[in-house]
Amino acid sequence: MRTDPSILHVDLDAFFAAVEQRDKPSLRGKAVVVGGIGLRGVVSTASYEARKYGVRSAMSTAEARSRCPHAAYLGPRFDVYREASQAVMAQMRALSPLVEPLSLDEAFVDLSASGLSGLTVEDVAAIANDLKAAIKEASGGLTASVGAGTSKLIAKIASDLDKPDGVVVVPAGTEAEFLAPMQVTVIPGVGPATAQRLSMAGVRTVADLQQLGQDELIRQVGTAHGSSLHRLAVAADDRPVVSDRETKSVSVEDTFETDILDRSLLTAIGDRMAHRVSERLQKAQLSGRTVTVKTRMHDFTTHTRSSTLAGPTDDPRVIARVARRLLDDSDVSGGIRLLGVGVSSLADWIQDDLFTESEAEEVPLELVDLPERPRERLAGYYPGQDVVHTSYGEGWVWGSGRGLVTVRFETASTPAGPVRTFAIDDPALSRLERTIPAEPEPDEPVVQEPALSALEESGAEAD
DNA sequence: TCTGGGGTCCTAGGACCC
DNA sequence: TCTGGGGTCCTAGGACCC
Repeated sequence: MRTDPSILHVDLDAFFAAVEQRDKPSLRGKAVVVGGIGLRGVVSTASYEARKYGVRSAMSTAEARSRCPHAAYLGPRFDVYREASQAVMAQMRALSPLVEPLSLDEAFVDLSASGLSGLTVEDVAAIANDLKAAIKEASGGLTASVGAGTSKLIAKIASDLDKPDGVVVVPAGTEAEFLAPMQVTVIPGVGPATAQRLSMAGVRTVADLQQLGQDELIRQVGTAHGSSLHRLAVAADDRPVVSDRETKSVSVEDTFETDILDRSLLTAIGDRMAHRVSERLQKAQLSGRTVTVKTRMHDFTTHTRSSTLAGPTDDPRVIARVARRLLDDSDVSGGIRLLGVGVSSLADWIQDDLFTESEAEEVPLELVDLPERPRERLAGYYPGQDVVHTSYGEGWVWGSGRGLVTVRFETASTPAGPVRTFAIDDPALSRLERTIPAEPEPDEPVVQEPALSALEESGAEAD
């Protein structure tokens, strides 16, 4: 074990919402909720102003709206978050070469890898404060909370204790007593199911867990989980900070606004998902052997079907063909609320597979991305047809007998101001593009404009 | 007004092999 | 009359994380 608190856990405060407030001054100091804004959306991040009303991550957006109707509800802008994240991670890498990102808004930093040793609590607190200042400067004002300790576990828990914009350093040697009074759920990996089982064994705090024998713990929660939990409870955590972890799987999934029963439509959507997975594999120079199709039924039960090929592939036609077969084997009666396609058993090489090459058929696809009022817009272009789904700026039209049509919007800056390119991929029309003036960027998007009513209208239109 | 999307890791059973 | 026994691969599901 280390003798100084040289592992930092850095956690950006309300990250997605904070980026939106940074970019739109009118949202500063206001309730902002970022997440899915459709009928089945959930909250990704709520600003601290929105949290006062009980809005939380993973809550359905519908519930968030009822708790906090006046908040600004925004769809996520991942490209912008990625950019901000990179600027923040660069500041950490300037401090130490050993940085382990956990997500866009979180990372561990191992100070011992930069040659520092014998750090006191005061040393580490000063380093953490300097890092916070550097992050704020580099990111245009974002704040972070930092925890520090002799292990990942302690650093991670500490970063949560003084949010937002705080620093907590746990002195070496005090770890077990630091953890003892806390609820078991502070330990990462202890979710609702484990907490429930532990509770039935009379375990609620980490102190309770420290008392429980390892054998009993393993009986309750299984071998791997039990033994790792036993170690974490007594703060015996020697997991190293690891800077580059290999990707294990790549997947795409989508929850539909209304359940889909039509098998041929699901097949078309699955084909498109296979193509998106393939694009992402190719971009990352990866390929994989196992194709998985995921379906979620109307009652939320979830099923997976997978099939493993002889060799790895990144070919969209191969992935689509296997996915089709797996989907054909899936029960779709009663309706599907979610469909997903994924590839795992990844390799960084590709087998030339003549067999699959020759057998794969070209899959016709058409898709489109949309602006703020996608459904109305699409319905205008395709009167009388069924706009089946819109999400994250993409919309699908179905029922024309020409396959799945997709529409995509892109905003470009020109000297005359922003314009949007509206591109429809429609097999019957070949490709169709229009340029339209951009709608003004709504600076006060939500407060005046009850997005809920717009959604309800568009929902009615679709049905 | 239930319940996203992208992941990771683990378990358990059956097939198959030596 | 019982019924090897370990190892690997594959599939399906579940818990959990941000």
